[in-house]
Amino acid sequence: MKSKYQKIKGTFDILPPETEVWQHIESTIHHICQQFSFQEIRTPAIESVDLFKRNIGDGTDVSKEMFVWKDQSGKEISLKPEMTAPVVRAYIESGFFRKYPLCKMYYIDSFFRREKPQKGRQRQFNQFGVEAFGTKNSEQDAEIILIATQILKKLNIDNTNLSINNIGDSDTRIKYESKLRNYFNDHKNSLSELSKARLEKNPMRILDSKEKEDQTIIKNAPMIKDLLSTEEKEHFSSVLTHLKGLGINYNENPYLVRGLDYYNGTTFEITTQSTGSQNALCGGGRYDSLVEKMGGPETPAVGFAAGIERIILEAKQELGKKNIDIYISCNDEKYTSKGLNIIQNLVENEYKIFFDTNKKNIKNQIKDAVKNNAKFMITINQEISVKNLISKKETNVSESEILPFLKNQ
RNA sequence: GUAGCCGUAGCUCAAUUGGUAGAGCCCCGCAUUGUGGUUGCGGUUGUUGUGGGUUCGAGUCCCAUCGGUUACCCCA
Repeated sequence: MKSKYQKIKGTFDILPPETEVWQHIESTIHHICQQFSFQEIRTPAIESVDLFKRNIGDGTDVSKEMFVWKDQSGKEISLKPEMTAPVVRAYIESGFFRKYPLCKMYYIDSFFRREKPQKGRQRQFNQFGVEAFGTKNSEQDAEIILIATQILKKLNIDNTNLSINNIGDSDTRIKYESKLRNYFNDHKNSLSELSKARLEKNPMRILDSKEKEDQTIIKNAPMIKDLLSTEEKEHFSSVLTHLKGLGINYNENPYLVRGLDYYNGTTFEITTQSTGSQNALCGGGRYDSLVEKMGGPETPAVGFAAGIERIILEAKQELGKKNIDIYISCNDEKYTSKGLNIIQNLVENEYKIFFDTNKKNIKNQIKDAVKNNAKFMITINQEISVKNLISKKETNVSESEILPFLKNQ
């Protein structure tokens, strides 16, 4: 049948039985985050445009891709394109910096970016993430990464690669970018066409160019770590020591940068080999100056965000069958109210039932029950019969005997 | 945003150089079965994504549009 309406580009329905996969992933996230005593935070779907433009960076792609509109009073509103800025806003607005000097929170939510859709890149997409405020100690960086790896492990996702880097503070990055631009300018003639185009706009992108001719030039490019302060270097090496101690394999990538302006210090990314170009499962790092910039007290912070759609592409798990306990047949309308009472009673006693309100004939109901792995079938007429679908034994019982009978099986 | 590929029944896909739109699965029913996961028979579903155009004739060719997908870009 042709539907009169179509879903909006870049959005998708999550239909049964696939919803079970989502439920499984979400409950794993809740469970692990709570094991680490991170508490869930939920924020509104909409925020004022300024919150994002000013803090994730006016020139970043994310801020250009926001869904923005003016409401009836002329205020500029945006659907949230990411969660860190809203979490920081809520953290400051609610005075959590006083209530929780060390504040650890996590979230699972939908976000919106008006990008060109692709597999693993939708316009409404789902992420979970964690944020820890109040310490700049390296063990906090390590704990954040540990949570990410634990969740992936629990979801049976392997073949992942953790890349890590330290990008210094914003001054360091500005210095680095100009140093890099100078370097590549000196070698401009040997660069690929693609990279020449990147030179002005985003010289750091050249660093992970796939073009063969760029490789040797990249090899000798200046590294950001040569510009780091002693303190930053120490912090970085201590994070790496923690990871080694935890047995978490990583790949030190001196060229890993992040797309949002607020990051500094440690940055990391978990990628997978199997998904094409949308291979970043998880990305994060420190943002030690964001809280202050947004009007709160000086508060260091670190966190990550992970894409649930991309994780689902990796976590191929089998979908369970319905596994109902009891299939209910009540085809004679004279006994409908009796049937409904029995159902109510069964559900209150924690049985999972399926009531065939469509009243198929009994033979097909049995087939249907077996197909859905039901253990019992209860047929309600004047008599009530309970059929054990495994032993195939059928027994007539009175209404009050149903529960004791089932318990005896 | 730029470029390429794709769009046929609920699902997976067929349809020879443009010539009457099909199959399997699923679903529903009937029958069969050592009488509940078998097997057989029958049935429903499509203005071939949409709108134009070329042609005697378009699923097939052209244009536009919508959607998907791949690469670039970027990111989770």
